[in-house]
Amino acid sequence: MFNQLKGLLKYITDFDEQQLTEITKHFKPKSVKKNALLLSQGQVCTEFYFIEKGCIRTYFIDKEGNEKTRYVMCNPSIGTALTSFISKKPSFEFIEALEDTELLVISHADFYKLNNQITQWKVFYQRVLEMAYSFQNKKIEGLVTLTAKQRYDLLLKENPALIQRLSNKILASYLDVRQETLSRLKSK
Amino acid sequence: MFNQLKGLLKYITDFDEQQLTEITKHFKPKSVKKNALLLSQGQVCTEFYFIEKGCIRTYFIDKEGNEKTRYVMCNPSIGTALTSFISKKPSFEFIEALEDTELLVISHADFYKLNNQITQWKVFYQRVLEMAYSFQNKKIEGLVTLTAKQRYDLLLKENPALIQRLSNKILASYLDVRQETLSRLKSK
DNA sequence: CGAGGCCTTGACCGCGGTCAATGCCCGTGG
DNA sequence: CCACGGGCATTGACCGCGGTCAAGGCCTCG
Repeated sequence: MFNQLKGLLKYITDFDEQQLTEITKHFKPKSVKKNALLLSQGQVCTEFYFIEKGCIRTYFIDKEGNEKTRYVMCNPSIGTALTSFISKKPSFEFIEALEDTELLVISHADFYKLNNQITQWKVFYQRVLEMAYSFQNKKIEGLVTLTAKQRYDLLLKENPALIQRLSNKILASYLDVRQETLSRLKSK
Repeated sequence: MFNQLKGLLKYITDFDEQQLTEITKHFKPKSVKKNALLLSQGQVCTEFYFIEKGCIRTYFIDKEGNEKTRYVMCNPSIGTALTSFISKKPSFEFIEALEDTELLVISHADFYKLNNQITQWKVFYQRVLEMAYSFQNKKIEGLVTLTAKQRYDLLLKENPALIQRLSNKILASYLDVRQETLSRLKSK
């Protein structure tokens, strides 16, 4: 059951087998149906996810009522609504399943328990934060230097599978364009 | 000499006095004149800075030759070109002094030596990453939900001192607008 | 079947970028 | 000390990307 998770953890930080067993003990399975919310705006995010199968996203809704997708996680992957998870404050973001999804969940409490118990877990968490930071950084670079078309083309080059997998509505909000604009971009 | 730095470290993570002494041993003073570069594009960033006095920024230059300022650090503050510092890869960003500036510098090697020696330093580094992540996240939110005028007004509300301290050229690139546009925004 | 959501296409518009001219400030050297 | 030059700031005219609004078609699911 935990083989996929163990593989990913090992890939990120070199845990030994004993540590992996200790760590994965804290992960519980969870299933969600397509369109279900794992977290609503205003709730504190107390879970960190590993996606075994399926696909989830984090997004928020701006003042005009438009959805803005920050991040999409497809299997196998890890993540959560990081800002709320870190700060323990109510989340600005929603977490939503984009498909029927199988998760492994570790609670905030257990996550930080591991942070005290296992030195390597601290290093793991550092890596997670570093990756999250780098991703956000790249996103900003794209937003400030590229046109809508260029952002689409870049994603098409770097992650074509994602374009296939997501609906235009979600994809548009991920690229930060209107659905209508994305439709026009695709038809070129 | 290290009092300011110790105060900031303590504010971020609760080190005891002995740890602070051990930590600050690794920081060396450095002075740079206005407009001097601490890091060029293509170099690997091997220093992490505490700003005692003055002001520095990180920025990059896009394909059209426009400067894009990612982050501005005014005394007292800490930071570096984080992406390169983390990955040890050549930096996409420059680091530049915006004023005559007094720094305390810790090398990449010493930074990670502390990461192994002092457990609390790992926590400190986590905090630094968390703050950097949150900052980038807020920046993205601003870019995708606010107009140029709204971003300016927000900064005016949250950090008016920065607007006073920076030239319009730097401020414009920080807000991601042209200098001409910022000039028009200010005159309203 | 029908209803509601998603996708596409068209017409229009406004924010902010681009280009250009002018003025201002300040550091440098004669 | 003043003259000059270069960078920064301001203002105007223009334009294009991408948002907005609206209509019509399609697919899915009850």
